[in-house]
This record gives sequence, C-alpha cells and structure tokens, in this order.
Amino acid sequence: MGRACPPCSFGKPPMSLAHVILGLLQHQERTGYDLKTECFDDGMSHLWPADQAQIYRTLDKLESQGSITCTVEIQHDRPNRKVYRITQAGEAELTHWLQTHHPLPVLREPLLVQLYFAAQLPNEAIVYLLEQELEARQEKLAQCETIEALSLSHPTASREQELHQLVLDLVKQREQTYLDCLEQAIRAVHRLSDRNNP
Amino acid sequence: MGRACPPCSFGKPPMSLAHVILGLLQHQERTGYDLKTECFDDGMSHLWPADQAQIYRTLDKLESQGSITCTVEIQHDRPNRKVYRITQAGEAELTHWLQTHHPLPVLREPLLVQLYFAAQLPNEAIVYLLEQELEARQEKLAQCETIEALSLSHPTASREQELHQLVLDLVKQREQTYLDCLEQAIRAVHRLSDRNNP
DNA sequence: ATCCTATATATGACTAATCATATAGTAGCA
DNA sequence: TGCTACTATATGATTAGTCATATATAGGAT
Repeated sequence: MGRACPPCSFGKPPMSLAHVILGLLQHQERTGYDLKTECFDDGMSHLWPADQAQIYRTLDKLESQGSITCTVEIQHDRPNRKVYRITQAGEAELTHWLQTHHPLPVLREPLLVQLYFAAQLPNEAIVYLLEQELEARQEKLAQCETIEALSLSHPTASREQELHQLVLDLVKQREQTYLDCLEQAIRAVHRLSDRNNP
Repeated sequence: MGRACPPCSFGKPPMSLAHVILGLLQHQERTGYDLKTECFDDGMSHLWPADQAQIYRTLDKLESQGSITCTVEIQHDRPNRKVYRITQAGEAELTHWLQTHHPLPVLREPLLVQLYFAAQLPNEAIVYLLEQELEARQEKLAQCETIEALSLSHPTASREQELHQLVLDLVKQREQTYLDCLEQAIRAVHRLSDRNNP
C-alpha cells in the first residue's frame, strides 16, 4: 500500500516547524541555541514562534530522518555546540514542501466565542472585553513595527529580503485588520439593544 | 500554595472547548451527539471546530469537575443517550470565563513561511502557491455565507441573535481580508525582481 | 562569597487536538 | 441477503506545542 519512501517524509503530515528549521539551516548552519536566540526569538517570532524544547526535539527528528547532519564543536570555556547543516535530502524535502499547498490553519479565537455567548453580559462588560483585546492587539502590532526597523536598516534589497518584507507587511496588515475589526465591533456593541439584560 | 479552589477550575489554563460547551448547554440541554451534529458541525464550525472524541472527553471532564450533570435516557430502538445539563457551578464558571481576557491565540500560517523562504523558487511557482491558497480561502468564505443564510431566516433579532450575527460578520470580514491580502501579495510577487533565480 | 546571567543541551510531564477504530442496534435500500 | 447510513458513546494512539526543570561552566556584579 502507498509508495515506499523510507528515508524521507513525503506523504506524511505537515511538520511545519521541521520545515521552518530546514529553511533557516539552508541559509546558514546553526546550533539549536542559535536557532532559538537568533531566529525564533527574533525575526521568526511573528511568523512561527517556537519553544526551545520543541526545537531540540525537532532537530533530533530531522537528524534521524537524514534531513540534517550534526557535528560537535568542542568548547572548553563553554558547553559544546552541536552544529547542524542541511543535507541534500533535506534540501529536496524543503523544496518539495515549499511548493506544496497546505491546509488552511484553523484559527480558534476565544474572544469571538465570548462575544457569541455574551448575551447575558451588559453592554459595558462586552465593550470592556473588546477594549482589552484591542490593547493586546495594539501591543502585538507594535512588536511587528520593531521587526520592521531591523529589516529596513539593511539597504540592499535582495530577492530574499524583498520576500521577508512582503511577509512582514502581510502580518502587519493582518494585525491592522484585527484592530479595525475590534473598533468596529465596539461601535456595534454600543448600538446593541440592551433589553433582556441581567 | 495559591488559593485553594477544589471544585472549580478558576486559575487554571484556558480550556476553551469546555467553555464553548458550557455556553451551548446553558442555552439547552444536550447529548454529546447533539453537540457534535447540531452545534459543532453546524453553526459553531467557523468559530470553534471540535472533534467528536474531544467533545466526549471534555464532557467527562466537565462532569467530574461538577460543571455539568448527566442523566441517562434509556432508549430501546437506539443506543441510550447521556443528556448533559449545566449546573450552578458551571454557570458561575462560564460567567467568569466570559468576562476574562484571554491571551491572543497564536496563528501559524504555513503559507507565510513558504513565502518567507520562497527566494529559491521562480515567481510563477510562488504565484501558483498563492493562487491555491486564494482558492481555499474563497471556499472557506463561501462556507461562511452559507451559515449566514440560516441565521437570517430567523427574523426575530434577539440580543443573542444580534451577537451571533456580529460574530459571523467579524469572521466573514476576517476571511475577506485574507482574500484581499492574497491578491495584493500576488501583485507584489509579479513585481518581484527575478534575479538570482534557479 | 554569593548571586545572576549567558551559553548550551536534554528530558519529563502535560494540554489540546486529530485520527482511527470499536461497539451495537435500527432502518432503508438494492 | 448484504450494504450502507443513522444514532450514540468510548477508547487508543499520535502529533504539536508548552512549561518546568536538570546539568554544567564561565564571567561579571553585589
């Protein structure tokens, strides 16, 4: 049943974090620590936040499936580093994944559920909820603006950097839309009939 | 340490599905099967899709924590039904949750990752990827429109229905924004420098 | 002398969610 | 007669992700 595919993972589920890591390693060899501090805590944070534990475990998985290799750099003043590099198999895997359409991620927003069941709350309580969300969203947009500053300081706009900028713009636009929606929702709740209130 | 709180779950993590179920049961008593077929497969699908197995396990948890009770209705032509009702403790829990601000859900979009690492692909391949996503998003928006039809057929706009309509509008607007962003991204990729191409 | 931070990897425990499968009776259809 | 669909609940296995904690060393601050 199905085609045999021992050393690669085609046909298997998404494993998106694995492919993010492949994408990062393709650009430059790195350790798990590098990935965490230089990538996932920084430019990747708005795109694909990742936990340290999950990064290390994914590196193990990628190595055991042959998509990356590892060499240990012995350090005497500090703990040894395990430096990972992408293999040819890993590059093929990445290229394939980059061209494959993946199912839309499911977005579950607690706020919308709250709004859905909010009939028992007075309008002010609902507005308060929306305002708290608005604040959190504003903070998040502000974080995105920070990333932009770093990106713009690089004047040479390579194809790669153009794409990074495009992604960042899309994320920022997404966040801005959330803000617009929330403000609109607040106005809508103000217009809500207040009958049947507790 | 911390305040003791034996029979309730205040202070614990989100458990959002549990609260969605509480919200649904507050309106009307239901079985797990009812919840799945009448709620989560229907009007709730765009808001909080839920797996059958998870629904049943969450019902168990809610019952054991005292937020809902269960009575078995014996049926002879069909399997027995376990009918769940919300308790006072459950209502208190729900009311509290409804008024609490919850952390923003993290959205990880494989497409944006693909775009981020797409420099090695020719522009046409990137556009193709975006067009596939566009198609999937159009389908999803079409599903949302279907739900609206059901909602509008109810002419009496109670406070509850107004809120349901508001939520649906927000979801639809979110989807429409995705479509706009994708079209914009496609135009941007067409303008992308094609240097450094494979 | 003590504490904190940075560097670096690893493991255990847990939640949320998904998928597959089991059980079991009725009813309709071909 | 067998096949499928509907009603109804339950469990096992697995993935993705999070949180906490362990280990170990160097260097700077208090």
